[in-house]
Amino acid sequence: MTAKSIKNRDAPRRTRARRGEGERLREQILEAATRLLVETGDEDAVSIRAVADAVGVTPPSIYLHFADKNELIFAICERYFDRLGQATMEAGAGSEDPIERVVLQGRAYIRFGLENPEPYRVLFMRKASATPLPFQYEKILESSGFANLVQAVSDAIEAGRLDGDPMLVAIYLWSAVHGLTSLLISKPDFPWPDKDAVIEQVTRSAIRGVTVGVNLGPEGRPRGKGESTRRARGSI
Amino acid sequence: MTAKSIKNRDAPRRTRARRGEGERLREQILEAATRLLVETGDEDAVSIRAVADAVGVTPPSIYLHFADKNELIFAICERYFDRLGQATMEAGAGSEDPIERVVLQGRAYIRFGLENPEPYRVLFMRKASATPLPFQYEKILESSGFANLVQAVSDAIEAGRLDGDPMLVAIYLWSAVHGLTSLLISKPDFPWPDKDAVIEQVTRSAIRGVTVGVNLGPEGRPRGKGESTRRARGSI
DNA sequence: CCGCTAACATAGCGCCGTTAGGTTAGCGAG
DNA sequence: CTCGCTAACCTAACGGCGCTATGTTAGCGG
Repeated sequence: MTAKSIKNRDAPRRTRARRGEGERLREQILEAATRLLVETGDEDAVSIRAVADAVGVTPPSIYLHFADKNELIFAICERYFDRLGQATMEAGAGSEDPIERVVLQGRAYIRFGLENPEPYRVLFMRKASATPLPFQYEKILESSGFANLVQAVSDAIEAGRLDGDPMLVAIYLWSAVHGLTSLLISKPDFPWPDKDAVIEQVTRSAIRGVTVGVNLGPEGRPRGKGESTRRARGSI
Repeated sequence: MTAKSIKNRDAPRRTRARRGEGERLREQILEAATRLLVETGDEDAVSIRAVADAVGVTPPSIYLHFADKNELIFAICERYFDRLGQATMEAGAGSEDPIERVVLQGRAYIRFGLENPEPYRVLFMRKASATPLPFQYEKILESSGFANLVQAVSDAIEAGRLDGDPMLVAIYLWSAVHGLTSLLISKPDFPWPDKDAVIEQVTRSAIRGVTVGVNLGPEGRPRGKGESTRRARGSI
């Protein structure tokens, strides 16, 4: 009780919440942790101790609202996850053409990832053991983003514009845009060509890969409209 | 010197290296660390202390051969990086057709990633600040894998089979295969369709996206052989 | 006014990466 | 054959981490 009490820390002497207002701390924690994550751009900077300091509280108090650190991290990133879905959805609404819809969604997806690299990395580039199950499964399937992609793909297939199984095609397109996004995030010092050019290349070429009306060259196994890509071919 | 000396640890009482044989420890460290990484499948299990214990040495001795932990981790993964390049190169040699070459390379790439998920994750899915510059730049550009991909793409373009700028097309194809690889690694609990089917979909459709001889449907801006994809189109 | 409990804090455990500074052992010089 | 030099290690510890068991305080209901 004597000395050492001079906590010249960051936070402005937070006043204890009133009875029944315990949830206020949760919001303050999320706010401070989000700031830490985006300002440092480094997940590791979001330590329980740093967040507690920023909020003006002691580390154990964090655990009154989050089971562990990972839950806090994903509570932050869940908001970005939702915004990603929203952004792609809104972008897709920019056209009536089902194919152009997909392209618009893809471009918006990549751009969002590049604008929020660390949340994107947490959400989509982490090791599985550090990713809560919902963020591997339901959250994705039920997200407006993925659902909208599958919908747009299905529409395009039904309209005779795309070819293949909706789920397989959606995953393929997702792979392409996620691949570019994640590479741009983890290898910023790679000698990338003009970023917009790369984004255009990936989104346009990817959709072109499943667009109908393609006749391959003489040596390349020609594929008619009869033989679809619904079922995978053997092994080769 | 009295008690506490009973180190019932893992290693079998390593004998000190002779003069001039200090490099022996480096190999033993790499060996033990590699085992730890692949057996646990978790980079975090490769702690300096765990490696030291496994080798039968004290933690500071690690720093005689590696500047920091990251250098150790990437020394491990560099071998996998080389093997990835080798694997894709050998796979590509399985065909004379430049397009089929690319497909074979892509399939080998994905398979290698799935067989070595944690090394792949370290090499290609880490945050940039934790990835040494060579692994963002030179190592990739000069790797047999990437070089071979660019070569195969260039050959195919020159043969009139593919369309576009070699570097942009190579990056596009890399994005597709890396995208699927990384998603399969970080979201193993996602309800993926049959894995081989997804791999076929991605590799086949991706290459199809840049294959010549494509005529889009009526509404989709038709593109002749004159208008190439060399330069990126405006904004949309 | 008082006690109950929500809303915190104190203190500390075991882990981590890393470092400063000792110790030991083998080889070459004399 | 010894002796010193230095390569090849070790001891001890620092500061930071996630997390927990346990203590304290403050405000509202009775």
